[in-house]
Amino acid sequence: MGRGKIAIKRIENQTTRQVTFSKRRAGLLKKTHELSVLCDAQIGLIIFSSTGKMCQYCTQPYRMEQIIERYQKVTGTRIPKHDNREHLYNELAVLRKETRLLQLSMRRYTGEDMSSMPYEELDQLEQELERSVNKERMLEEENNNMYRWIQEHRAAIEYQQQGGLEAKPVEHHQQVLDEFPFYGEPSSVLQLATIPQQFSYQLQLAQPNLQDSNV
Amino acid sequence: MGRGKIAIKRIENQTTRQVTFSKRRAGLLKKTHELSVLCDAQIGLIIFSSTGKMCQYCTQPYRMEQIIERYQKVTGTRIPKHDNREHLYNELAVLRKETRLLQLSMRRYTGEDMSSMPYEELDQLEQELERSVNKERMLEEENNNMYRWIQEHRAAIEYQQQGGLEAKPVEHHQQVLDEFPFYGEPSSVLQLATIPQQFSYQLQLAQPNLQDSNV
DNA sequence: AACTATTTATAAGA
DNA sequence: TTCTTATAAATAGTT
Repeated sequence: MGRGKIAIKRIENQTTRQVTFSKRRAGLLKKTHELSVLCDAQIGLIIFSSTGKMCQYCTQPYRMEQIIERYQKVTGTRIPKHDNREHLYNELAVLRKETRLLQLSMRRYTGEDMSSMPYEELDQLEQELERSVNKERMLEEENNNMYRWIQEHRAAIEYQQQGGLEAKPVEHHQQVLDEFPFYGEPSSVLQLATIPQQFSYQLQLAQPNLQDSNV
Repeated sequence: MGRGKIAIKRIENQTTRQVTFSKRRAGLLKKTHELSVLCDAQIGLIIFSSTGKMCQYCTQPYRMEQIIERYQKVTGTRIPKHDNREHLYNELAVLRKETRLLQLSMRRYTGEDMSSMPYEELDQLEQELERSVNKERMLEEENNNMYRWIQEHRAAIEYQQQGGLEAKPVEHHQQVLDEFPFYGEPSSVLQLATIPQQFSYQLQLAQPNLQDSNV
């Protein structure tokens, strides 16, 4: 629309590109707002120009964070950074393919077989990363278990504070301990991690001690 | 634009609203894509219709998560959930105080010293947790370093694909490698972790091999 | 920043 | 939904 028709591909002339960006960005924001209002839609729009400047639109009275959160709920994608390793893992897959292609094309030029190193390196990197991902997951699980345990432990304590101090504190503790998933398990995920043996060891020894002190 | 002009306010007739939504959504996605391509902008668009259906646009080859991450970096809004362990750590501090108080009040009732167990147990738990927090941080840092490394590595590969295959690929790789923080460092954070030695070892060995394959 | 010739988007109707 | 078309809107190239 305009004096002439243009193809949809990157505008090479920088001045033209920036002018067009300004005009079309304004148009896009307007259209976004109109769709949002006319059709009662919840919209979030984030634009980074090629020079790095950001602008955004967000349906009122929501905030961008709310829309992002909703997006993440729908798509099942967690908060991004949090799952950095998965992200990295995908990046690796892409890189791997690219490397493979590069190797093939280089072979055409040089006649040599370039496939030995980078590919295997990535292969191993990928494997290690996969283990890392798994360990991370397990650590998180362990974490959640601890969290639950603490919540329950805390509940028991608060119960005591409110109610019978002399009543039956032992049973309460025992109850908590019985529900603690690591009680009696000899090997913990955390044995895999840095802090060798200690952590899971602590968790195991913690139980008898707890009981003793309450008997 | 159309047979008549309409005011920008919610369309009351539901059928009309849905038809308009479909049409304008298509238009908006097209405009978004055009802006993205023409002006080399990185754009993320998320639309929830009033009926709850979602659609999105995201500049290729990025993924929405990347754009969200960039958005969060720029605006400084990061959803906190991210570090569960810090939270847990605070929980422990609170629990610790409560336990301390409980012990003191129990002593008043029973005359016994209850301070031995739960307090020490928590103390140790807390220590282990602290180490875990630190390890997590280090893992994340390592992760970020790897991420950077991959990004740069990738850039070097893409450069080769576009430009001189026979030109000077070695220098480019070398440049990337020199910037990789772990080059030449004998001990890596990951040596602490599960996957012993291997990972950081890979990263070190990767450099000479990579060069060889390009000579 | 304006201007305007054209292209595009779309409201209403089929 | 999909198509058609008259009309409103957006915008490319120009000043």
